[in-house]
Order: sequence, then C-alpha cells, then structure tokens
Amino acid sequence: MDTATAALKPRKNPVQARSTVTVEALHTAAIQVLTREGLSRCTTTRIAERAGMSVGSVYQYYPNRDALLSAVLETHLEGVADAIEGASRAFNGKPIDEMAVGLVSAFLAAKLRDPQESKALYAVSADRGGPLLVQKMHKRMLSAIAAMLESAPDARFDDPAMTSAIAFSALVGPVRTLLDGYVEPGFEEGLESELVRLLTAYLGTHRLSPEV
Amino acid sequence: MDTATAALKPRKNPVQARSTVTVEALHTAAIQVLTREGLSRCTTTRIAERAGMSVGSVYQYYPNRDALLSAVLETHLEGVADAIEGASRAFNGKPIDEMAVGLVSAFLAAKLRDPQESKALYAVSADRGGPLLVQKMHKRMLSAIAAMLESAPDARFDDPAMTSAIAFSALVGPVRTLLDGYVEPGFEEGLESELVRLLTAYLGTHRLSPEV
Amino acid sequence: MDTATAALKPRKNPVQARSTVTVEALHTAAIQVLTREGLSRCTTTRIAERAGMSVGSVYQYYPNRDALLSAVLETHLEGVADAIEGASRAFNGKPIDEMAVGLVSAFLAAKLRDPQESKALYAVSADRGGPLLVQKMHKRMLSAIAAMLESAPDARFDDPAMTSAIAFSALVGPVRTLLDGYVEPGFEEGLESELVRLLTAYLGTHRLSPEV
Amino acid sequence: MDTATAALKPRKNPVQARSTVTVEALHTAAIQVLTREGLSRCTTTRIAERAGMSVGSVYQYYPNRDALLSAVLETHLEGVADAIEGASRAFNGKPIDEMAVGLVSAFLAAKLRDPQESKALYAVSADRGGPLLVQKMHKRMLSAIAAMLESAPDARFDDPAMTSAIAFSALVGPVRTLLDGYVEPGFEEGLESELVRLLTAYLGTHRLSPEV
DNA sequence: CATGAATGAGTCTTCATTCAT
DNA sequence: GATGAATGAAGACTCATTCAT
Repeated sequence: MDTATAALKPRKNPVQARSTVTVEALHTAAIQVLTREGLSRCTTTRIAERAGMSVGSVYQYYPNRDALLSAVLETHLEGVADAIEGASRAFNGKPIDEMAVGLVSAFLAAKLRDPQESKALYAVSADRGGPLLVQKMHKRMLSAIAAMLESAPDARFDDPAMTSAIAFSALVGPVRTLLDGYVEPGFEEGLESELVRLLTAYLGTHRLSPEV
Repeated sequence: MDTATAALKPRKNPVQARSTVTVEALHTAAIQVLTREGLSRCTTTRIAERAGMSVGSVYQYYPNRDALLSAVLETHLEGVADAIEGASRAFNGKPIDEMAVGLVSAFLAAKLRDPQESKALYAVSADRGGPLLVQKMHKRMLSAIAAMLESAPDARFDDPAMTSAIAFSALVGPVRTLLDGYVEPGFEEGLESELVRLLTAYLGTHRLSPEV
Repeated sequence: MDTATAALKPRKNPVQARSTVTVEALHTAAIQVLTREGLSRCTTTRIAERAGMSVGSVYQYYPNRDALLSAVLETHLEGVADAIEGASRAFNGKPIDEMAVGLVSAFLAAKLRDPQESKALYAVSADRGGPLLVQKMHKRMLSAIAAMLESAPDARFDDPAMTSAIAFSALVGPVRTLLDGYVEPGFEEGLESELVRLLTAYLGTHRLSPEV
Repeated sequence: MDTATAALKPRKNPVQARSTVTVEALHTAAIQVLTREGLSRCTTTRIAERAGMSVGSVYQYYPNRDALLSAVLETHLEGVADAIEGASRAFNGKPIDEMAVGLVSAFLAAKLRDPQESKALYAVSADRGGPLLVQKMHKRMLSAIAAMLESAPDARFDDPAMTSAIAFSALVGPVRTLLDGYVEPGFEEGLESELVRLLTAYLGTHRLSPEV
C-alpha cells in the first residue's frame, strides 16, 4: 500500500462488535447525508450528527473525512466487483448469450440493491481518493469479464480488453442514467431486458458462426 | 421559469461585445480552475484571478458562484445537445446503420472536442443545480434521437423513448469512462469504431427484415 | 529563501498606508494577546479581535498563524540585531572597556524599549519557525561583535567567535531574567552598571598589557 | 499553598513503589513527547501511550495536563536547585576563584546531565504554571549563592543579591544558548572554561586586595 | 484501579459575498 | 462599472477530560 492510499485507511479494524456497529452507522449516515445534502454539504459534523454521535468519534474510526467517504465507496465498489467477478466465474465457458444475461443480471442486482447508496456514491467517486478506487475496481472487473469472454465457446474476441471495457461501460451508462434520475417513468421496468438485448447484440458481433 | 431556476440565471444578457468577452473569459477560467484544483477549490476568487479580473466583477455577471458554474455547464451541455440534435436531423430517414455512425460521430466530436472541459464539468453536473440541467438536456437529446429512430425506413421501434435512452446512455458510459481516465492505453483509438459496432448491433435488433 | 521559510512570509507587502496600519495593528495585538494570555491562548481569533478586525482579515496579510507570529518576532529581532550591529560598528577600534559600555547600552536600549514585547516574544522564539529565526539573528549579532572585538587595540582574542558568543549570551541571560520577572525589586536599576562590570571584567581577561 | 498552586499538585503522594515507577514513567514519557513533538503536540494521550498506559491512568496521578507538565518541570528545577545549593554549601568560606569553578561545574553538570530534558522543559517553563515555578526556584538558588558569596574570605559584596543574580543568569544565558542550539560547533567544548573565566573575572571585581 | 471510547468546545483556515472607494 | 479588503459563518480536525465497563 503506497503512502497516499495509507492516509485513507480506517484507524482501527472494527473487530469489536461495538466498533462494527459504529462503523456501519457511520457508513449509513454518510450515505444519508450525501443523498439529502449533496457532497459539498456532507460534512463530518452532519455525518456524526445523523449517526447519533459526536464529531470526535468519527475521527476515532477514520483519520479524516476523505477516508470515511472512501471507505464507504470502497465497500460499495467491492460489492459490485464481487458480483461481477462472481458472474464472470459462473458463466465461464458458457455461450455469449448466457454471459450477457448473467452479466446484466449480476450488475443490476448489485447496483440496484440499494439505489440510494449507488446514487449517492457517484459524487464520492469523482472526489479526491475516489477516482483511484474506481479505477482499481474497474480493472478488477474488466479482467474478470475479459477472462470470461475469452472462454466463450461460440465467439472469438480479438481484443477482449476493449470488448469488456466497452461492454461494461455500456451497462454502466444506462444504470447511472437511471440512478441519476434522468429518465422517464417506466425506464426501470424495461431496463434489464433492454440491457440484455444491448449486450447480446454487441457480443454477438463476435460470434464465430452465424446463427442457424 | 420557477424561482429556483431563476436564481441561477446570469444577471445580464451578454449583449455588449465587452460582456460576451468577459463571460467567455470567466467560463474558460472556471474550467481551468476546475481542472487544476477540483470543484471544492474552484473558488470565485481563483476564477476571477485566472480570468484577469476582480472578484467583484464576477458578481456583475452572475449572482453567485453556483450560477456561474451552472452557466458553464449549461453552455457545454447546450453544445452537446446541439450536436445530437443536428445529427438526429441530418440522419432523419436514413437507415439505422447510418444513424449509428452519425450519432456516435456527433457525440464523440462534441464530447472530445475539449476533453478537459468535458471531464471538469462532470463534477459540476453532480452538484447543486447541475442535475436539473443535465436532466433537461437529456430530455432534449432523447427526444431528438427518438424522433430520428422513428424515421428509420429499415427498422421499427416499439418503444423509441426507451431505445433512444438506452442507446444514448450506452454511448455516454464508455465516453465517461474514457474521460474519467479509468482506461488502459489504446482505449481511445478503438473507441469510435467500437461504439459504432455497439450501436449498430443494438439498433439492428429492431431491423424490419433480415440482412440480405 | 527555502520553502520552509517561504511559508512564513507575509502575503503582501504592506506598501499602502492602509496595509501598514493594519499590519502594525496585528503586531501590536499579537503582542498584547501573547502578554495577557500566553502563547497557547494566542489564537488567530483573539488576535483579530484585539486588533479590531475579523479573523479573515488576518489571513489577508499572513498565510497562517505562525507566519504572523514569526513576522512579529522577526521585526523585534531585526531591531535588536540592528542595535548590536550599530554599536559594534560605532565602537570598532575602541578600547575594550568602551566596547563593553557600548554593547551593554545598545542591547539594553533595544531590549527594554518595549519590555512587554521583548518578554512576550520569548514564547514565540521557542515555537515552530522561531528557533530558526533566532539562530539566524544570533549569527548576525555574533559576527558583528566578533569583528568589533578583533579591532580592539588593547586586547587580543584567540577565539573571537567563542568570546563574543559567551559575552553576548552572558548579557542575554540577566536581561531575560529581568523580563521574565524572576527578580527582586531594584534589579533593573543596577542592571546596566552591573552588566558593564561583568562584560568589562570578562573582556579584560584578554587585555594585552596590564593596566598602568 | 494558595489555590492556584494547589491545582497543580499531584493527586497522590507516590508512596508506593508502584506509584513511583508510574510517575517516573510519565515524566520520562512527557519529556520524550515534548522533545519529539513540541509542547503543543504534547498531549495527554501521547504521553500515556509512550508511558505504556492509558489516558485514564494519567488522571489517576495528576488532575490535569498542566499539573503533569509542571511536576516534570519542578522535578527538573529541583535537581538544578539542589546542585546549586550543594555547591554553595560546599564552597562556603572558600576563595571566590574556587566558588566560580564550583558554581560553573555544578550548574553545567545539572543542566547538561540530560540535555534533551533541559531543552524540552524550556517550553514548559514559559507556559501557564511554569513561570511561577521557575521564579520560586530562582529565589532558592540566588539565596544560596548570595550566602556563599558573603562567606568569601577574599572578597566583599555590597549587594550580594544583585551579584548572585547577575552571576547566575550570566551562566544561564550561555547554557540556554547551547541547549537551544543557537551555536557553532565547538561551543560546548570550550563552554566550561569560558564560563569559569567569566565568573572568575566578574567575582574578582569585588576582591578585597589585589592579587600578589 | 485500569481502560479507552465518547464528548464537544475550541483551533485554524477558507471562501462566498458585500461594499466603500 | 471595477476593485479587492473586510466579513464571519462554516468546515476539518484536535485534544483535555470523563465515565461506563
């Protein structure tokens, strides 16, 4: 771990039950404040207040505000990355159509489990330590997806890295649009099937033999 | 215009040449400061300084900081929306494959003309007045795209709103990934052709008759 | 100027009359707060308050608290160093007895001109940037004194650097004792003649020929 | 003992061995923290940590931070005062030249036994309860020195209080200059002999009859 | 008695905004 | 209109002290 990253690490491992509870309360509070007030008004005082504790306590668990927000973001991204990696492993060796369904399904499940959280954390990922974290997770996910793609029996990918990058961010875009609320009612209902269509079509362009 | 929106409007219409120049200087300065310092350190004083004027003068053109940043964002989005609308009009009645090429090309041209600007403004779009603005522009662009899609002679879209929403945000995702810098080298080179492939494949799923 | 020192420099040169007044008010206020409250309670807010301005204004003139206090200290030390250098020049080539009188007189005049100030600044010289400043001035003064000593017609100094260092700090000690208030009433009255006696005796140990 | 002074007294007399050990650990820790971090960062938590105990325990021995630091300072000053008083008693009735040697030697031994400690405590002596303590000890030492001077067979002091005050602080000055690090290399080596020279010369000005 | 998490007042510092010149 | 010094509210962070365990 380099020095820059070290500065964002939690101060103590939440081993004790008490700590775990406190840390979770902080994460929840941070997301709530982020949602209700926005990043610029997401202050340590407000987070502490919403978490039902004093400012000082926040600093018992995190060395600074950025570390707290980064931790929240990391936990979230970790969840998403795990989902993507899980799906990639689960659909290894499967036909690309199944991969498409599996990937979309896993991604949506992870991102829409707690939409508030997902939405709130977009702001954090743009700030300070955020980008690095996002980039790191991005790499993890793209590697997993690329590996899965290469295992497809019915397709051949010249540049799996590029394909996985495009495929993944093509999913990210619409989901973000949804979470950011830039959509008409009804969008969410059709989202999954439409993303499957999108991904299936895209991956299908690399199919080995034409469909019979 | 509701009161909330009114508060973000420029104080004066830049009718005089002088004003236009000043306003442009402010926008440029804002983007530079945003890029170099980040949103939280993008202060009125710093913007004024880089624009070669005094803080006081900034307030002659904008009632407050948010109004200035919103104006910069709006100008940018306006440009992108214009590009999308232009392309939609230009490819009206054309086959979907051409639409795909036209849309991708127009979008990339608009977004990558000044990557710094595009990147810097993501932060603004997440803060305060930003989301509303983005949503408004989003609607404009989706309407244009939907109208174009409906004019395609070789395809039939059951839900043009949904298709255009997915299509557009599927382009937005990868471009943002690029601008945010979450990519491996080489990504940018292949981006356009890959997006064309993506969009062509996606729109192609609504093709009326199978390719001959 | 190295980076460490640069951080303590005033933000703007007090060229304008207004600035000079403000800066002087700040220095005076700082000394008063230092005197009345001690270094640990000498906060930016209290200084600003005593100077009749707001905290923000303090930061218009100094980048931080340490810079303000350092500036006050530097001004003071500069005055003392000037006095010592002046005396050293004035008594160049004179007999050591006259040097002793001149040095004591100049030092006391400089240090006791504003006893409150002298006393208050002892705390600052121990803190942060203080020691460096003191050391720098110390060197300046010792050089001057050593040069003067070497010019004495009636004495010969094997190690002028050492002699001047001891001579000077032997004056500093009693003056500090006085300013710190560790003395019985009546101490101040006899101080000058006693320091002259001390210094004369000490320098006299290097006299070339016995008095006739 | 007045109320102000009472507030700084240790809570319990270290009668038990355990307590003595703990208190000593605290003193040592305080000096280390003071040396490494400076007065303003010399916090109770840090002291406790370095002493290998919890903050709470510190408050078992001292009512507050100032009391702890004052106790450390007092112990140190007590040692110096003891040394001075010892020397004064030892050289009672001796010639002034021997007194000079004895005084310098005792003072240097006491102050330079643990230079880190001596240096670190200068900060404490300037803050809060410090000055009172220093003043008290100063009086003790000056009384002892004055008494010794009056016993000299070969000199006559009109104002022993004044002479002892000057003599003592003329020693204090150079030693502090050394400890504060404002000196050129080589200063420490010649310090003792030079101080003896200084003091001998100064006391010699009160010699009864000229040397034979 | 020891522990160390919790508290919250108090510091430094920044910055949007105003307004006298 | 332009200027930029002044304002002061607000934010991040620290730390002496307490008290439940």
